[in-house]
Amino acid sequence: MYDSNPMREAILDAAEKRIRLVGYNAFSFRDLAEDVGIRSASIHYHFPQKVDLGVHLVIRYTERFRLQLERFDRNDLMGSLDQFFKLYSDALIVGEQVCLCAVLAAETMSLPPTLRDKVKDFFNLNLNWLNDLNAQHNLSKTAPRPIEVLTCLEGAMTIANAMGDKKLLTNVIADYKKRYRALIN
Amino acid sequence: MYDSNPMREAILDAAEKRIRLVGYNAFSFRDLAEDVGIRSASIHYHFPQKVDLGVHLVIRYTERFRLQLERFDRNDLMGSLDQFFKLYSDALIVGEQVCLCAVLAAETMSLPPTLRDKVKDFFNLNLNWLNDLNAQHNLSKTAPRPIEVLTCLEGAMTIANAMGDKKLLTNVIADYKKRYRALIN
DNA sequence: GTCTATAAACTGATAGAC
DNA sequence: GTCTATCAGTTTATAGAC
Repeated sequence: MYDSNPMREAILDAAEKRIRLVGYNAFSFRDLAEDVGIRSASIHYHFPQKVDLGVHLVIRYTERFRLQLERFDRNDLMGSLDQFFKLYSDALIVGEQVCLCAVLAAETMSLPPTLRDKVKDFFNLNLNWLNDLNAQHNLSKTAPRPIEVLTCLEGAMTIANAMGDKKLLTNVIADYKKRYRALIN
Repeated sequence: MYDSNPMREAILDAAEKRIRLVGYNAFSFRDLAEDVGIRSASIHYHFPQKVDLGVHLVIRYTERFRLQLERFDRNDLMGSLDQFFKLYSDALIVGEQVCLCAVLAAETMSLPPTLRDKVKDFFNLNLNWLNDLNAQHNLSKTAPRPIEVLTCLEGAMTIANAMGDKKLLTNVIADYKKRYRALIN
């Protein structure tokens, strides 16, 4: 990772947990200070402003996601889709957290524009990956649209979390797998 | 409407706009006071606590939505689906706002539990309506799952708004109409 | 790098006059 | 119902010691 300062990473970890739990506008530097065991003023040494923290966090989140995607074998359609869906289901079911960018997207107009742009980058990464996968397997005209897959996954995470029923996400993912599988049989 | 006090309604209107724009945690009683032309202390006369305002707002939102749904002719599958989808597309494309409950769902864990429950009610209203529609037309096993339709609409609104591209929602809706239409031909 | 101390602004909320 | 005045607590952020 290009960012190896341990305290800086710990602050980002704490901020990620907080934002994914309550959103960007409902956590404070004092919250993070308690989480990592230093004073709130010291957080400003690592991230002068709250927006700096937010921007670096979304960049780290997106790059980690990109790294996962690059590991998938795109020649294996169902295999890489399984792994893609698993990123989403694990986030909610194992990690017990909604996607960072799903939360931030809902707060878009309250975010500094530089942060807003980084959230867009995450969605574009997802859309491009799904689009390339469809194209590679000649499914661009028959497979579910990338935008539909993405919005359904993000929406299902958010609503499953709000309803307190994680199976809602599992069910949605199962149906998408069926639809894709039907295309290759 | 069972709530006919004009100032109370004006406050709810202002709060709805604000929340749908920036979320529950990014607007203040002073913001609303400016919007409606009274002082922030006077808002507390109508809604003693912020949570009271939030709860009444989501109840009003849900009941208005229910009223719309009841007007649809459920015997006409494609007609009532068109109208259902139009509620969502108009909200974003005409009203230029994301669904109130999509925003609140993303902030769930930062909301008072009573407010959280009202958000669930809105989603259940949607799920029940879609479920009944499928059942009435004997499409329960073939039509898109209600949870998939709901999460995709809410997710598409949120992401279309965050991406600054409202066509993303339009495209998703067009595909669902196609999938439903394919079932009855 | 982390600390104490503090600033300036904002938050939800209350008391009491009119 | 709306006002003024105000509270106690919180927020992001800075200055300067260690």
